[in-house]
Amino acid sequence: MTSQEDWVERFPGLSRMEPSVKQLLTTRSVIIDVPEGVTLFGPKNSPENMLFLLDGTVRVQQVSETGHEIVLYRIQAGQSCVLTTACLLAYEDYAADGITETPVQAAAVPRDVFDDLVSQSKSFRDFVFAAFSKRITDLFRMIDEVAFQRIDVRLADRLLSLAGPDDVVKTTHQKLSVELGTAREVVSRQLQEFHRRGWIDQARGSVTLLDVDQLKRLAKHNI
Amino acid sequence: MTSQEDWVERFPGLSRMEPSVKQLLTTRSVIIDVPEGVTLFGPKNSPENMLFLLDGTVRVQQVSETGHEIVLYRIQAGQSCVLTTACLLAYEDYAADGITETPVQAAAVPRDVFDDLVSQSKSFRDFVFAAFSKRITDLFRMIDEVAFQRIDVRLADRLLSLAGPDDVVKTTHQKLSVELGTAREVVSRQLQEFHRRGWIDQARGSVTLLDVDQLKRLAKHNI
DNA sequence: CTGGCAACGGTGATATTGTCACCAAGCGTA
DNA sequence: TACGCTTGGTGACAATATCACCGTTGCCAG
Repeated sequence: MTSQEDWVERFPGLSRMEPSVKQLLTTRSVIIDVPEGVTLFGPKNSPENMLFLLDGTVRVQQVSETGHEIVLYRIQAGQSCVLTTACLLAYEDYAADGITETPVQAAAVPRDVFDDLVSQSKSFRDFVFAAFSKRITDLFRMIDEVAFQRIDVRLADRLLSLAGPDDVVKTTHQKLSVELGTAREVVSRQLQEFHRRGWIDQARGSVTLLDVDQLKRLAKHNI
Repeated sequence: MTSQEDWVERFPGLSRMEPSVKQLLTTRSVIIDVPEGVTLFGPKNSPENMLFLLDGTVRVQQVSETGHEIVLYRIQAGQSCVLTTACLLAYEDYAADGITETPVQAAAVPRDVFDDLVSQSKSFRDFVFAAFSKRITDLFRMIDEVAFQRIDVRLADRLLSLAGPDDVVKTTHQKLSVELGTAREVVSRQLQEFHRRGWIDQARGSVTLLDVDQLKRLAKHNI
């Protein structure tokens, strides 16, 4: 796995930073391994560190007062939980949960080191603001989709992005409904329709994409 | 109106900053006045400056590929367009328009000054990250509302927040539908229902709130 | 002043999506 | 085997979106 010494070099956004930045990140960070299904941060437990994801994915989702759930976005390897840190620094409570979706390896950088880096390095500042910007742009797109996109289009899109290289999605209808912020019955009926058209096969806990092209054609709006 | 010299003192988040920060903000900023209905920023024209709103409000809204529109949030006096600057610095295109809703007075701070301030002052960093955090938290709440909240609840909530001190909302059904990201017909029918219950009065281009308490009771989820 | 036009709001029919209640099949475990 | 939990299926109904169309209002150019 990644050694303590070189993770910064292999982190896309950081590898071209000044040596002083890299050194600070390397010497003051701790590599942590977290198993799948752990809540890294949420309204109840704020993390003390900023995380740079080296491996695995973290799913960020929200639970509404009404009990409804919706997936907001995912943090992939090579990205950082900037929001986490920002929402730490700020007065607001973090309204969403971050849950490891796979075993996760991450570099944990303490708050004060993060603050030093923002202060000292323009390129680190740019990195942080770019990450913020991307998140916010994604949230804008998400609002647009939730408000205006048809559910079949959104489901096709999500199936494509969740599918592994074998075109299989290992998930339940319930979990798919949380992906889209809709009801399980709606997902079930849409999947039946996709099946009727010969686009997918279904089994308990998995969906197999048979006609990726047709699914892409339906979902063409985004991707 | 606000003079060039003292706007920083009267800006809630900045008045307790170090003297050096205040001085930089004061000497390197320009006070601008913008009439109502001007697009301050959008996908086509990125602003060159970070704005601190001294007076008036800016409405930030999005136009979907499908032609649908939705209001994302408002920037009020005492707040800053941090997003604007962040999205300037970043590679991503800004996906939303910022339109002055009233005549607006703002202090424009150039990008390099903003960067200097972030670099030099911890309290300014905290201010910036707090602003980011608040926006993102608001966007989370908005996603929750769009996805899960009933339209009558959202309409009641919006009427209350748009109403002037005389409990009158000067707007059209069309504009209200953009506030919520729904259709004009839906707004018309909900307003009819509110009228039937004696909660509001209607006239062409205006809604008068008659029973604020009942509206609040319906909208109680948020506010 | 007035005819035309655009903005505003109302209405019914229909499609889509969400909600509720309930059921049956699969699967693990006592 | 019996039990219980998870998963998925179904019908009825409610809420919301869409579409097509209409009448009214206010503006303004002729």
